Amino acid sequence: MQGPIWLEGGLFRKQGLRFTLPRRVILDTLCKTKGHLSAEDIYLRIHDSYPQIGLATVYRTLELLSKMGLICKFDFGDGCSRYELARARDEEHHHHLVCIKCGKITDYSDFVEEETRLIREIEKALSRKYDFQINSHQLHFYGVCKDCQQGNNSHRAKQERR
Amino acid sequence: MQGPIWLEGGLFRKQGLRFTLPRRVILDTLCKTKGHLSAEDIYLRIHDSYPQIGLATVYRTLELLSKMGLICKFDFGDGCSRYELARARDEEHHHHLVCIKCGKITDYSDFVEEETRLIREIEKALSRKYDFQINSHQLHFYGVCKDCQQGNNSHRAKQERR
DNA sequence: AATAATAACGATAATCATTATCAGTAAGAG
DNA sequence: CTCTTACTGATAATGATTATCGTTATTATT
Ligand SMILES: [Mn+2]
Ligand SMILES: [Mn+2]
Ligand SMILES: [Zn+2]
Ligand SMILES: [Zn+2]
Repeated sequence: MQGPIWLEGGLFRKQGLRFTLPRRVILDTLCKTKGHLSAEDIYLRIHDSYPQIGLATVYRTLELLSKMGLICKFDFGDGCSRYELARARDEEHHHHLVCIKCGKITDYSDFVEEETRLIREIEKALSRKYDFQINSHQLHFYGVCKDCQQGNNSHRAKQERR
Repeated sequence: MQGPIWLEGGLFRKQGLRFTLPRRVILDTLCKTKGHLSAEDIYLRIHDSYPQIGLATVYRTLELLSKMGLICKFDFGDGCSRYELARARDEEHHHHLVCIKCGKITDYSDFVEEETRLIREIEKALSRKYDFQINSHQLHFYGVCKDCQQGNNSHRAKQERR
């Protein structure tokens, strides 16, 4: 657990950007959670220790970090974008199971070795055939989670607030 | 090119639903295009031949058709949901290339045989391990399309209106 | 150090896709 | 024909995201 790449802010300064407190705090927040947080989730979490932060800043910062490749943006179909820390290429890469009843998101890394091999091939071939320079991919499975298969968990939910 | 499953509306009546003109027309519209249309796209296309249709009806109908499994809903990150006709299981199944510069969506079906085999395996294993009953999946590759790699096509666009 | 240039912030208003409401209409059952 | 209920279209409301703007903080320049 050594300091992540951005810790000294070099990545920012390199582009004439500043590594400000809001940016640091938002990165830290995403660093500390395994969940998939919305802008408002993040805003609320930060609010305790940094009440003066503005929601607009959270949105702006998430957009920036996303474009810098430090975080990933997802849409799981619950009406807002959700974010997680980007892992280094192929280190801890994972995909998602999305419950269409309760909205729960499950990360999985199983089979990623095999997936990765296939996806690499596909990427290479698609790049060639469609002249498309591929940066990233997302694989989502949609279905019904364990709890929702039984009667439980009927609340279509503001889940994902761990 | 024989009539699709819903043509007689049996699928609807079976559930106490009615196969009304708006529903028919919206299905036809999606049937006629290979693109990925937004609610408003559909609304505008229909407007010529059926000016009295309401935008709310379009949204309502898309939601319904989506839940019935007749159409698929996607979010490619351009601020609105997009829809396409659902194909029968494994017939013409395809995945997507998304250009992060201009928003162009490219369907591809290459490698789907191999993908399908792997995805089947993964589905089976995930179902077992996470007790997740999988219904569908989406695989999106994000990158830069041919046109955007060169200087062209600088307009980050209301693309996809073919 | 003082000044100038500019990046970033927070508050707030504006935008815009999607949903909810509601009164009216049309289809089907008996 | 009459009742019941599904469905529609117009319109208002919602809610996530974005734009605006005046202020503050950081860096570069004199
Ligand atoms: Mn994840
Ligand atoms: Mn498609
Ligand atoms: Zn669930
Ligand atoms: Zn492009």
